[in-house]
Amino acid sequence: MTADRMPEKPTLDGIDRKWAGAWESQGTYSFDRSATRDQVFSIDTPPPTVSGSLHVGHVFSYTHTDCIARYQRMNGKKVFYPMGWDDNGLPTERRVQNYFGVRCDPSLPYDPNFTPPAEPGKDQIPVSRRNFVELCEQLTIEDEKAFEDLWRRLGVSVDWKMTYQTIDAKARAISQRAFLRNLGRNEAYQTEAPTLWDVTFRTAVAQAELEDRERPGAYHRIGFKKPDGTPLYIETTRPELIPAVVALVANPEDDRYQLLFGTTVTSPIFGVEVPVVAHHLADPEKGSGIAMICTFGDVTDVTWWRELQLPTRPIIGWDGRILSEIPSWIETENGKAAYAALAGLTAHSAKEKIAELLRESGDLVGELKQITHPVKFFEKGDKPLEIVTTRQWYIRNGGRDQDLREKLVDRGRNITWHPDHMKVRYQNWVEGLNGDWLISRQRFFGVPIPVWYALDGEGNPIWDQVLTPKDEVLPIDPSTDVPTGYEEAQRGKPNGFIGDPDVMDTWATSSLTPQIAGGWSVDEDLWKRVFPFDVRPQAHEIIRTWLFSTVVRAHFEEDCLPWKHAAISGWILDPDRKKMSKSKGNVVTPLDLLDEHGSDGVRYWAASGRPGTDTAFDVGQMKIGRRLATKILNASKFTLMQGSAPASAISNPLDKALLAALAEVVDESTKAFEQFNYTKALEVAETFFWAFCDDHLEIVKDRAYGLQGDADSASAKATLNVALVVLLKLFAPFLPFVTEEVWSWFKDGSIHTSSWPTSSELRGGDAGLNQITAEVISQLRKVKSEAKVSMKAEISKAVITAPSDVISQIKLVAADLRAAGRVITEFEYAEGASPISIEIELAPTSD
RNA sequence: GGUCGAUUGGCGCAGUUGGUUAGCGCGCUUCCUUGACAUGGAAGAGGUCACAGGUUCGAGUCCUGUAUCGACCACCA
Repeated sequence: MTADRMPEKPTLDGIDRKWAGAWESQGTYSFDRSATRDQVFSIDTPPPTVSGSLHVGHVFSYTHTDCIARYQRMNGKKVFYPMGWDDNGLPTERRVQNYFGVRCDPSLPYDPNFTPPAEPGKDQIPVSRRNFVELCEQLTIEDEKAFEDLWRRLGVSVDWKMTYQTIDAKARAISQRAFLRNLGRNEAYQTEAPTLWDVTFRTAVAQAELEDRERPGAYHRIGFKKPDGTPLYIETTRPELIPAVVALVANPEDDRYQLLFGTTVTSPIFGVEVPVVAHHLADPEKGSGIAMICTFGDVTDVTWWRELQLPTRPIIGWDGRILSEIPSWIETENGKAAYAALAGLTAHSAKEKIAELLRESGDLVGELKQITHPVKFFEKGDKPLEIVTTRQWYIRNGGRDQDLREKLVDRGRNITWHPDHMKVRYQNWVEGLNGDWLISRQRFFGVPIPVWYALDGEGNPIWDQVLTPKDEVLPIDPSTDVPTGYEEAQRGKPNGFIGDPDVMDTWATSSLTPQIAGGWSVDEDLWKRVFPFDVRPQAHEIIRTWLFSTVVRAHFEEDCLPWKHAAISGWILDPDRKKMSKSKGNVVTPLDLLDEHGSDGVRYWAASGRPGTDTAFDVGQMKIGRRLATKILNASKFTLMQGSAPASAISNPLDKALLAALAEVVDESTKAFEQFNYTKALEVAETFFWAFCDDHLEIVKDRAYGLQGDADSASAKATLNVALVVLLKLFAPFLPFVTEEVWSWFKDGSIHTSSWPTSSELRGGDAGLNQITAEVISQLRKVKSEAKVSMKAEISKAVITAPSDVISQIKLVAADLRAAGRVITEFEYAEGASPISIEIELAPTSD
């Protein structure tokens, strides 16, 4: 072992870029696709949303995965570690609109010569869907470059030849193919039904995309008229929906309303007669115990409407405003006039207006009771969701089918979760589903739903006459492509066809990341080498979306789990223990961090966050990581400066003891990695390493210098060499840059493709001796520290008291201990009880 | 409302199947201008493990309850 490439003055400066470049040019992380499935470790990498900004959270969780990947690679696996970009979906649309100053109008024809203005203008330019998608692709490429640069700099060991975009042609084809196969097996279907609707984006949203937000509201106490003319009071937070009322409902057990069930009452102002009905979901404790059912105010209304078979009286349009046409069920002149006053208003304004009208008519009584209550929002939206009736596509997910639900819950049980308790989130979610997965979105930048509908003689769609494309023409866009047997001229014409205008939910495509990355249906050779994947790393807040939907798709298509393990990472919290978020302005730019602390330093911090545990953003940890990297550099330099000796020269008991202790560390680290516990793996290596530097390096210095003879010197050198190689390998998954730097001083090839250490070659010594040695040296130091003298002060006499077996062990390493402690006489021994105690006389100083 | 997790020295965290004086890092105190490293090294102070019960020869480590924090799910007239 020679280290002639070792620099005079080792430094961390510049090693990040140096090695990132070298790994790329040498293809260090290339996937070997000749490997068979059992030789492969495959990772279903989360494709980050590229329209978002780079975030320390990304650095955090991707480092975790990378540590696992690097361990597996060194442990002999061919690591399949692709990278994808999630550029499909609403966030990209919004960015493109603002960036280029355009908006998508699907009714426009494609303009191949369109170029966006240099500066976005005041008014957005309408463009065709295809033009819009092209702009999305153009912009996301820039974003993806920035992400890739960050990952390379961070040392994420993906194979950059294998990247995909969730909007690229391959992903679109796979997404459409999977959908069509779901359709063919009746796992996908369309239906017209009340749907949660975002009025800003004018699209349906799925249950998985909902979130509750606390909003102020007010109970309005409003009188309906009983047949005898006396009022029946209900309380509602949505008086603007009174024109949409179809019934009043109370609990069948509620004594107050027994006599009213089966009778009718009349709505105030609008004079519409509605029945009073009973249903167990009505809560006697809420409001006045009797509620109005409207079509539709909330999801409970939908349940009542469905189960009680009530009529449909929608008054809210897709834009969230009160429909302008006066509904047929409002027959009185007063009612029509009142409705006209509301028509066209937003729900918010209509609420104020109708409150005025009701106050004037005397039907609104008492003070408004202000409350805050949770309201459903689209997670990306900023207005409350409405419920409107629309035709949508669904994929079955157990929300309406107990049998399927149980099968999917069972799938979740068979995933090995890290940490284990995350499986409960999956179960909670699947067991709480109340409908199938709504996958159609009334948006543009996404994978089009690949179907057309035949039109009847009057040009109306025949919904159950779905026209599907042949597999080999995928991907298609039904707004520009033509179904077999038709011509473009027949689009929209009687007896012609019409394309489905919608796109699929972004999760309908990202639920197929194993298929997209693994080459399902396009590269079957690759597919059989990587699927099912070994691990899905991801964040816990998307268990209900990404993780669950991926399980659903694999269940249908492959009848198995998409992966064996789910490694769930936590969140980054700012120092106040609040979740870090962009809106709070506390986000730190990852590249700045890497510049300041080095990639290894930042990775060290990330690796200290345990799987599934939220972790504070802490530059202190990064500094410690950088200090560790510096220490590795210096300790390695020192070790290599001692020169080399063959491993056969290892004969000294202390040397063998050190390696025996190291063997235990190797075993612990390996075991931890096998359990995805990278934090523990780092911790055991780090603890040993500092002890190695502080004790062993100090203790064997004299011996390595040859002061105790050639044989002992060679033993010391050989031991240091072996230990160094093992330690560098143990750190390599965490600190890939500094370990590679040191490796390059004395080894050929990359440490990252070298083999993971095994403990068997290190065994043979007595690890306990290492411990005893450390205790004795610590005692010698303590005396000097308490005497406030230098560590090189000489000791003229030392009497060691310990049990006899310990004494005999100490005798084995006495020469090293005396040299390290500068004890100028032989030790004296006295038999005694544990622990070891030492009495010392310091040699007089000659000052 | 249901569920899951957390509660250990000033701060951030470990504590594996219950077993001698509860560990680590940061910070703090004192000391060492040692020839790999001052982006260093040595020694030291500081917790009885949220609270109340229980099981046990023995509990931070198992059980029950309470409190606080967080998350997920649900409710949302």
